[in-house]
Amino acid sequence: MSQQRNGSTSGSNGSGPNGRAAVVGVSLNGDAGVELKAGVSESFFPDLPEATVARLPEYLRALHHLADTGHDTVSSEGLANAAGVNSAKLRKDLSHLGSYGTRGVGYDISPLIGQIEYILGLTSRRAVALVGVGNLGHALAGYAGFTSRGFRIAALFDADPSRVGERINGLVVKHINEIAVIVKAESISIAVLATPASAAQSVADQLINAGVTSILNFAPCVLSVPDRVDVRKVDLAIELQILSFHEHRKSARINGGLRG
Amino acid sequence: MSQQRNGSTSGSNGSGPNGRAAVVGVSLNGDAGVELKAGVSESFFPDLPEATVARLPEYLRALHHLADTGHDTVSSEGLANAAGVNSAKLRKDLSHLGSYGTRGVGYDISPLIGQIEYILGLTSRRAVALVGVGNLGHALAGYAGFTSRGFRIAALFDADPSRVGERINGLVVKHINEIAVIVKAESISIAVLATPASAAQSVADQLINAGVTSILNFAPCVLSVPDRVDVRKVDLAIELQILSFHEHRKSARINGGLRG
DNA sequence: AGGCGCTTGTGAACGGGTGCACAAATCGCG
DNA sequence: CGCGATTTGTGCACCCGTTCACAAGCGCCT
Repeated sequence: MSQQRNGSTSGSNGSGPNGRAAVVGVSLNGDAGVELKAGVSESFFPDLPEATVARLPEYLRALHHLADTGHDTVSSEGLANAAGVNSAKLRKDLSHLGSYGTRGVGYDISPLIGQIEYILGLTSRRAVALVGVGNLGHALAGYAGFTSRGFRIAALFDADPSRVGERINGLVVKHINEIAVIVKAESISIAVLATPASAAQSVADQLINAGVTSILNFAPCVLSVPDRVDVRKVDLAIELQILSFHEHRKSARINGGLRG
Repeated sequence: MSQQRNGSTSGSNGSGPNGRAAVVGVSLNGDAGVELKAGVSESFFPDLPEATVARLPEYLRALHHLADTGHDTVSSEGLANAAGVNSAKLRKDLSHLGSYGTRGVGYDISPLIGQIEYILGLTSRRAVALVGVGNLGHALAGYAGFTSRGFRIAALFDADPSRVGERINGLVVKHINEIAVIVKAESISIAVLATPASAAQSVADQLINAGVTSILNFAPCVLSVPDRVDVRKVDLAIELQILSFHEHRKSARINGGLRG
């Protein structure tokens, strides 16, 4: 309990370095979930294993790609290949969403996209605040992937007065002491933290105070947050260091002539 | 086998979305490792669990921070807090490196830093190539964390002729058709991919051809690579979508009045 | 020198996730 | 209408990782 999850750099498999504090998937508490199904497919909320949740976005991306290239259905094998997992795992993951496949045929792409987007809460475009418009933050503010995949950057903040007022992608950078007002006014629940590590904890506290309950943290530090707040961490240097380990291991096996 | 690892956004505990292809930690093959210990501490290569490897960089960061703030030793409890894990896990992780702690006292920070840096292959600054100097790539090229934590950006590439020749942080952007020559000349084994998804596979192939054996992939797609090549993936939209799921779940529990 | 408190290192139980292998179901064709 | 090919859905066994709980070791104080 009380671990932070690493972010998309991998996490090598779910496996990723952990930070401290916010629990993300740990306390999913034990609902059966399935019997909550109400209508056809649009209003139940199953209890998904955290590992499955982490793979759904990849399935979604692969499905969109298939749909764009003119496909109507896919087999588990085909979708698994496109998403980089094995087919048994994919079938088990999808089975948790309810049944969207037809034996002997495969999965209907379009309703499956709808179901995954519903589960992920992407039916309406979510507002996101971005704090820290430095080197990295500036790039994130202009990243098209955010807007094309279900999100809308609704506010930009920075602590540096010389940056406040700058216009990026049609948005004006505000000072961080306006976080409380703006976040509340726009009902923002997700924030991206791209500040220096030294400022991250303080900014996180302000965001949480203002009502933010999910944080994507790019600062190389551990955030301390209440249990109800989810934190995912992306640390580029950590990803490289993990790769470095494997490089080191490879060369050790060659130079040292170790068995392997 | 043949999964890609997600990167630092975290992987929920190891758990993170998987891509396809490169095995990173799977085929560590079964060396005992320990009996290889030769000198005092500088020349053996233990077989570490992949989950442990993914946490070592976080320990390293925390240790540097402690050292900078004047500490000489830490208890497992103290270091665990600083790294955001629990102390039992930390002790087990460190026990795999050999014994650097003293019962009743704690761990000596300085030698422990040395040992972790050695294991991670950070004793000499590793050269990294960065491909794709667009929005995100440009920011990565200027990211101080790379240089301050064991890496050196040795080359920049882009496919866009109008970008070739541009100077970023003292480095001139080269055209991607120079990848083979430059990567070989500088013996670069790690590359960061910040191209559009449509170009990623082709660029990856060129990099691998030129001798690169580790790739940090920021493009939202699955790379297909030989087994000997390690791939870690960072997808910012996926991280947000995972957070979105938890937001959706939280609000479903409130609005729907579900037990939980 | 001896004992006490503190902290590491680890054996063992536990839990989640993965992958195999097969039964169940659907389609198409003769 | 029935059969065979195909593909989903899942029970089961295995494995990795986590966590607990405690024994072993170290330093300090008397």
